[in-house]
Amino acid sequence: MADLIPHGTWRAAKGGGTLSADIVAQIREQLFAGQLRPGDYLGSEASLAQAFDVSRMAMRDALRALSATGVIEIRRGAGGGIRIAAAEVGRFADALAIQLTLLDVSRSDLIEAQIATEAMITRLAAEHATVPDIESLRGILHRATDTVEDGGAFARLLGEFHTALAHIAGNMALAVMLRGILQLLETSYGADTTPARARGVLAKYQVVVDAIATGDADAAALLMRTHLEDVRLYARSGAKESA
Amino acid sequence: MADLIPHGTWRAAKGGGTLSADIVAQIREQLFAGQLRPGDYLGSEASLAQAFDVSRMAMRDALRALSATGVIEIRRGAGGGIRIAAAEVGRFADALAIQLTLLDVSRSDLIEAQIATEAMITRLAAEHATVPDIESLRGILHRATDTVEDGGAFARLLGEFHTALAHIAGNMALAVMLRGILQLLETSYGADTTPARARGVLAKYQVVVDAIATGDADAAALLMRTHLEDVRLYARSGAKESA
DNA sequence: CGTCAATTAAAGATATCATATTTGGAAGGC
DNA sequence: GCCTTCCAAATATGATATCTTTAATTGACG
Repeated sequence: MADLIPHGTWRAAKGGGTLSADIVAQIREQLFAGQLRPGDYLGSEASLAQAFDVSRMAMRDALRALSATGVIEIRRGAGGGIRIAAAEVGRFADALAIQLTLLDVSRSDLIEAQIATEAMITRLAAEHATVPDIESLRGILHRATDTVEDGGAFARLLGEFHTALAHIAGNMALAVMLRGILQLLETSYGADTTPARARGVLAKYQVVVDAIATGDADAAALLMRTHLEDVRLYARSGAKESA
Repeated sequence: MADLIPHGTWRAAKGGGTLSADIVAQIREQLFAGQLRPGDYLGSEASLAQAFDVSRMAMRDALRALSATGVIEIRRGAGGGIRIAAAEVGRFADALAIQLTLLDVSRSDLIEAQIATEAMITRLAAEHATVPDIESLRGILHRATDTVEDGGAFARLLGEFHTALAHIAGNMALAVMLRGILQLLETSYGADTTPARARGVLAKYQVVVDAIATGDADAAALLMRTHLEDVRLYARSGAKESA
């Protein structure tokens, strides 16, 4: 029950800028200092308002901002209140999508970013993969061969392949970045994939997995990069560019 | 003055989930649909509350969430109100920092992510660099040689070098991702850099710039990657690992 | 052209009601 | 005696309304 005892002693919010901004800064500071961990209970809206010596409204403003950025989770009802959130890749993907939309980044630039992260993921996967890992990857590709006619199912299995690769690589930062990029790209992928092209993609991934199996990181990364560069050129020529 | 006319016709918020969530969804939807662009004026807090047929508090909740995620900017006073925000790399860096902190990602993983993005940036820079670009990079490195004694100034110029490189590469997605990663790493970099080590780093970057000048993208990317891998090993052995 | 006051609009406080969720106990059957 | 089901009370956020305070811009006047 230790996690039901409210953490932290908070400074009464001073209105240098806005009260809510000060509160947000204090809580984020403790998060980055490692003094707050996912699941930690902070108290109720009302009790926190009292702790920061502000009205419930100012506290709400701060809590909305923290909730929107994924720092806290709010549950209502008895036993509810405010807790430090668990990391959620979906939320990060949202943030990435918003900023890249405001920046008006092109699809081609996104694919280049995908190449960068995925080539490194492939390199790391080749360095770390165990025999069961290889079998898992081959299993996914095998199942994918049965779905080359069904664009949606094929895209789903390909996504599973990329996720499995990121998991084997064991680098959360890269996995999370790739997930965000793929989410932004997924609207364009898969729509115009012919069965013939799907088979070609699978053949390339088979070769990549072979390189991973032999532990040849340089070769695996190079194969993945050149394959995705083909995809990029195909997307650039075939599909209508947005913006 | 066209941008002073409030955009959009909004549906009265329906409380499927929460009112504010519905409002956030509506505005984000229009943003992704390209119907809202940075700088667009949406109205005042009060006028928007009326347009969505909710109380001012519900509207505030939504505006706090949108502001925290960087979708809108709020200015107070005459001529103030709510506008679609300009993209801000700092905000994205924040989002990245929060999620990676909650995930408890190690420094070593972050450097691997840096390697991935920076190797690609170097590759693209080699493909796109003009003669003035090369001169600019050499100028930064030249100025940096005078600051090897001053850890802070040296780190600042090195950051400028990375930023210039990202700019030359011309890929916003990669530039923004790198910025987020470097922001998380910057607390650890520079603290334990000796003048001798600083000179060694500069020598490596000189070689990288030479490769970029000859347009040899493969060589430039490889040099950058191997250099950063050295940095990663140095950080792993030298500094105390966090968590 | 600078200064100052009026205006605008957000920030903040307070009180009240509505609604969702959990908790816990009571009733009833096995 | 124990387990399950159901209902009611307690808890905590969601939402509304109204008011005061503070910050910033605008525009007029000197």
